[in-house]
Amino acid sequence: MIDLKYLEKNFDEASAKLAKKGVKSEILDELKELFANLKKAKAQFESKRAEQKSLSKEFGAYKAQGKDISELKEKLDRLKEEAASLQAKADEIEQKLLQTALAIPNFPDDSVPEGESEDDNVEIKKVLTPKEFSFTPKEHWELAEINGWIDFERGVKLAKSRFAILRNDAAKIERALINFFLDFNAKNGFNEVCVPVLNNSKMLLGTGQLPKFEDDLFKVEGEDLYLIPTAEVALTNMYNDEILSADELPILLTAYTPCFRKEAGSAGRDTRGIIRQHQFDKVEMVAITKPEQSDEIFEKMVQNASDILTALGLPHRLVELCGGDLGFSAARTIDLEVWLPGQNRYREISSVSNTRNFQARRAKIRYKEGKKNILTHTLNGSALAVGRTLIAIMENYQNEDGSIDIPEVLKPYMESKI
RNA sequence: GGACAGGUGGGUGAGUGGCUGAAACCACACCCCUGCUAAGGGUGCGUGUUCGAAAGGGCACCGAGGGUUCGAAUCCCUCCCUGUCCGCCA
Repeated sequence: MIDLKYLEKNFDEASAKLAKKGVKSEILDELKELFANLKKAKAQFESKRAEQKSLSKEFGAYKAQGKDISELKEKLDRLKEEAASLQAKADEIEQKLLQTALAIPNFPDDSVPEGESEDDNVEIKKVLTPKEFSFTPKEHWELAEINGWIDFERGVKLAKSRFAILRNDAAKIERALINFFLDFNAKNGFNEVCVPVLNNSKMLLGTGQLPKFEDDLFKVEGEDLYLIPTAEVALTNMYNDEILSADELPILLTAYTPCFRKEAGSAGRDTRGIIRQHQFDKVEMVAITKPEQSDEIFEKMVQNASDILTALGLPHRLVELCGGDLGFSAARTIDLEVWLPGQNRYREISSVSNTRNFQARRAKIRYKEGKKNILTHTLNGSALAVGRTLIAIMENYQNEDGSIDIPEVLKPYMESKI
């Protein structure tokens, strides 16, 4: 959630920032007014309640002394009613405020480039040069067919469309990649954890998936549980409603989980192959930091993800997302896009974001600095999306006959094959 | 899923209707005393929000949500969670 006090005091500045993300200023006007109204309504209720409480104390004293209380009771009954109606009014405003405020995205950093869509994203740099093929490289689904690596039909049979089964070496590579990523992240200081993939609504609210993006989530019927769309939800919310001590920060975590997304609104996009599935594997990094640490950790996370791709020999580029393409919770995001020779283009394989204190404010993640409690910063990034890495390996390591080589660094993870 | 017992501040734990936002102890922080490896004394020490320059007030919160009452951590209802036993199960 954005800082409402900041919005109140620096309205024009705040509204200019959010304009970058395409937020209309009318909604902010409304929010600001609700905030002011809430303060007023709360003050009214609180003074009425204070009156009620102090009289109530007298009531006890009167009774103890055997004095007549009928007049006092009448007065108190009236006060009680008045306070209740003032409270109801304040609650109503608060409800509306929360509903509005929780749907406002995070402020983008000032350094974020202007732009409306991914076409306006800014390439930062390229790493490794795509290799020249002496033949026309195939797309991953063609290679999957030749090698018997992906069983689309039976995946659909088991679940529905956009579910698939990996077979043979593809299944082994998937598993090898997960282990390779986790080890790589651990070497760089990220603590491996294993988390529930069902999380409750409070957690989804904490990281910003709820209430606005409920349609993108799979919900368990009859339970307050959702399949997580990313391990970011579980990792970040491990510290939901906690006050950490300054010396335990930064906290660096990594986890492998399957991720589940309805992909609502993505009908017709990437329907071939396994680029866009309802279930996919991902190894995630999350950092909980002091505000002054988050820029440095951000760079570290980007570097880490890039280094993994380099180690796999996969050409990629770093792209700074423009305001319009930035996610809901992110103040800043760098995407890593891997080169897919079959598609002859770069495709997103990792996304590293700094949410500043946006998620921390929702999830109440603070740390103690002296006597004060300060909101932490939270960051997240993929290292990496496993299925897409498999695709990248297939397309980059393909031979003319459709066979696929195994990257050197993965071989130790595939001993059973060698 | 069933039965019973519980859920109080960082921890242990007291508190069955007003004097309790909460004793005591531990932990922690600062200070004093003393001097030698251990101890004594003092002070402070939940969260959020609001008013205030500050000092200091107000309000809310004792698992969550309702209810009873002039007044609830304390009584009632529902739910959630934990423990133990039973059932089921990788």
